[in-house]
Amino acid sequence: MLQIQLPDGSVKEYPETFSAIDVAKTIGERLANATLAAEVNGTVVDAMRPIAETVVQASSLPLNTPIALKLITNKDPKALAVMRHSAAHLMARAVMRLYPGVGLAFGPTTGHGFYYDFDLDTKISEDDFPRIEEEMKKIIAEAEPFERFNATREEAVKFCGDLNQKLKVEHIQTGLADHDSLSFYRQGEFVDLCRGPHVPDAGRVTAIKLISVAGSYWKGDANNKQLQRLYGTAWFSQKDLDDYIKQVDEARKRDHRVLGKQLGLFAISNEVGPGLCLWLPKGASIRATLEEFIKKELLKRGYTPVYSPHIGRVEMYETSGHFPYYRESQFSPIFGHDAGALVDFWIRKLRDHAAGTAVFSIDDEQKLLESARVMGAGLADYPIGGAVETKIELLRTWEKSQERYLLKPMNCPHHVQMYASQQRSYRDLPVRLAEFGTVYRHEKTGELNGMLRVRGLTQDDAHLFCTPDQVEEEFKSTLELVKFVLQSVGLDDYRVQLSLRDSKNKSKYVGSDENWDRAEATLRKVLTEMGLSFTACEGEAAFYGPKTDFMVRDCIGREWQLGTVQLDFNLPERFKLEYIGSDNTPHRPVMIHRAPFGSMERFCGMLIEHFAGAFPLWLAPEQVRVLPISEKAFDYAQQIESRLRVAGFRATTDYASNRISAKVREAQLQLIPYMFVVGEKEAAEDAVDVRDRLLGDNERQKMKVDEAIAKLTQEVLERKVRQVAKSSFRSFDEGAEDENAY
RNA sequence: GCUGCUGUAGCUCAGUGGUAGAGCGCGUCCUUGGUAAGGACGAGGUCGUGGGUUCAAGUCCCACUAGCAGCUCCA
Repeated sequence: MLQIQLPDGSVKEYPETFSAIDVAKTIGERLANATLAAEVNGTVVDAMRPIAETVVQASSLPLNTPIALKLITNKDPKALAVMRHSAAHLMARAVMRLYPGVGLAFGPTTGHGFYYDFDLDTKISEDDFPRIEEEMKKIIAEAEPFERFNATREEAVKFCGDLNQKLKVEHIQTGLADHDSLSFYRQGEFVDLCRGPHVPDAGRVTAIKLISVAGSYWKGDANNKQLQRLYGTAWFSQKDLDDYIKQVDEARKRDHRVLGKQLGLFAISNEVGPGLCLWLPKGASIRATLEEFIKKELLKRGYTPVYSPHIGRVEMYETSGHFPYYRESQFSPIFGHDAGALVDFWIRKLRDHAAGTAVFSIDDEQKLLESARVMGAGLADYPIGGAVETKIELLRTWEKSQERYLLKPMNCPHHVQMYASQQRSYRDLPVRLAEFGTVYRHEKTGELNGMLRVRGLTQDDAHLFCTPDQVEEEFKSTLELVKFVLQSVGLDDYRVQLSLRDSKNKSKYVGSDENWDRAEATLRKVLTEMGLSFTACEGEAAFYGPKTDFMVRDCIGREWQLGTVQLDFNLPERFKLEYIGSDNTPHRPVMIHRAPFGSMERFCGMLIEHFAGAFPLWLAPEQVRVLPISEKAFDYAQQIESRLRVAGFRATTDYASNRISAKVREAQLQLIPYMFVVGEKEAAEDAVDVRDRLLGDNERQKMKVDEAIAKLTQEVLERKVRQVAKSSFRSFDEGAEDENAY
């Protein structure tokens, strides 16, 4: 007999052959019908498999200890993930019926649904969705069971080979090389290599919808074959599905690119260039307010503002290691000599030739030399056909004698030079240099996205130089700053990701073991002490040091990576930074990079979506609009506007010859927080009729002008966030599957 | 960068190989009003760019360019 412990703590005995479904049936038929999967000793498994079998597989606990069993019903997000994975199988089965000979890749779940990658020559388009969905619904109606069976590796290879599933064969032979036994799931005529688990039968898959089709790469590698990825979503009920679709529409409505245009916040002009953001007056106002806010905070916290130029010598970036390592995502260097780009290209060709990745003939060489001469670069000693190393050396020497600048891809080296511009004593540390530094990165065209991914961006950057002893305190203060800043703009739902080095492969990282161990322990300690919830990710650190990233959840449940705090052992080393310690000998400082917003572009883009364009009073580009009822009130309206401006408010007056209701509507659509309606009555008593955008016509308040200004001033001071469109929607990210696990 | 889709008035978009349309916005005039759209008239277009097919191209084909979705990437 099986000893089963149910979630309420009770232990019961069941026959050895019992499955979770059988257990559910002993409790009730309705429960059995609602049961989609089971959790056995904490692992999610098929509800229809004998429990004993899943225990052996799931853990090696002896059979005589009670087995913890939890029935996973259609109320549980875990069941949703299982059902979505089953839906992916149904979709693959439908596609196979409609497109014979299709190759199958992977079909995992995602936060909101599932996808399956297909190797298929015929292009699937959205027009094909209805027939695929129809086929899926047919399969659901047939409600055939999911049957699991195991095979040895050899059997599995032969099996998939017989089905002509080449990608599956390859995956078994490479990705799953360490698995002796592999599981398959049969669903009618459809059989797929799969770890499971699945719902008991196809009929349990309820509300489904295909979402989109897009290209993807086999095993995520851009060098591999391109596949067609079909996205779908699945929910427990049509209502959930409808809610989800509504939610997607909601997200689309708050798209910062749409709102940015509608509200006149920013623009991207083709003439200026892709990925180059133009901050229009209203967007600039939001940014300026945020910058002022940060600047004040930084002064309070002992930072010193600095400025640096937008370009720097290529040599500096060679020292820092950023050039040519990140060459692909940088704008090309600015050369002082016409032949600069030519010689630069030439050196790369020689290097590629030496590495055997490209052919560089003597003929090519002669042509380049001739061109260089025409351009006025001497290079008289260049030995055509000579040793590659000598030639590179000669070209490098020429190059170094010329001016070469890079548009700065980051601010660090500039700040490093500021640190190095003076001799430093331990008494001077920490040095905290802050700058809204604009940097340029040549992101690939397909990666640009509104303000979220741009080519020119301004980081709210700062670099802290401190002694190893000060790391703890400095790290803590930077985290507190990020926390404070996020809270001030009403973002209070976030988690921290702590990225540590890969302890098994330490050679990838610079800096001593001792420093790393100490730093990692410090970060962990500080995060714990501050009570921040964090997930530690080994192997995610930058090569130069451990880091923490703030993952912020917005009001419709999407997660954004914003602020970052990073430790750096590398740059102080490369630039040989020093300070004189109390022992009167030179020491190497530790550097901390930090940016609470990340970049102004990304942060503002995110805020637009978070607030859906309806910024809180302190951030709103236009805080008050004065609305005169008729021409008779124009003079008074003008007075009110200037009084508001004197009090520090961003206010305008609507002098259009429209009716008041049209002006109100216009201001509502522009998401202006307050309207001051003024007519002859108000003018007579030095008052305004305050219309709050959120309360509308119901709670209008007639107030004395001074009183109204005082009320708004207080709201700005508190940086009150009065409205964020709340949503009950949460994605079930935790249900997403690891694609490589099969 | 890859795959697919898209590019028509300031914005959102119709447009069937035969000489360009709507709504909103904008301008002028009328209207002077009390909290989400008052009325009339008017201006506004190299149909993304360059080639090709055709008697004829916004429409069909090719290339480029930009945007969107996804992939890949993000110091």
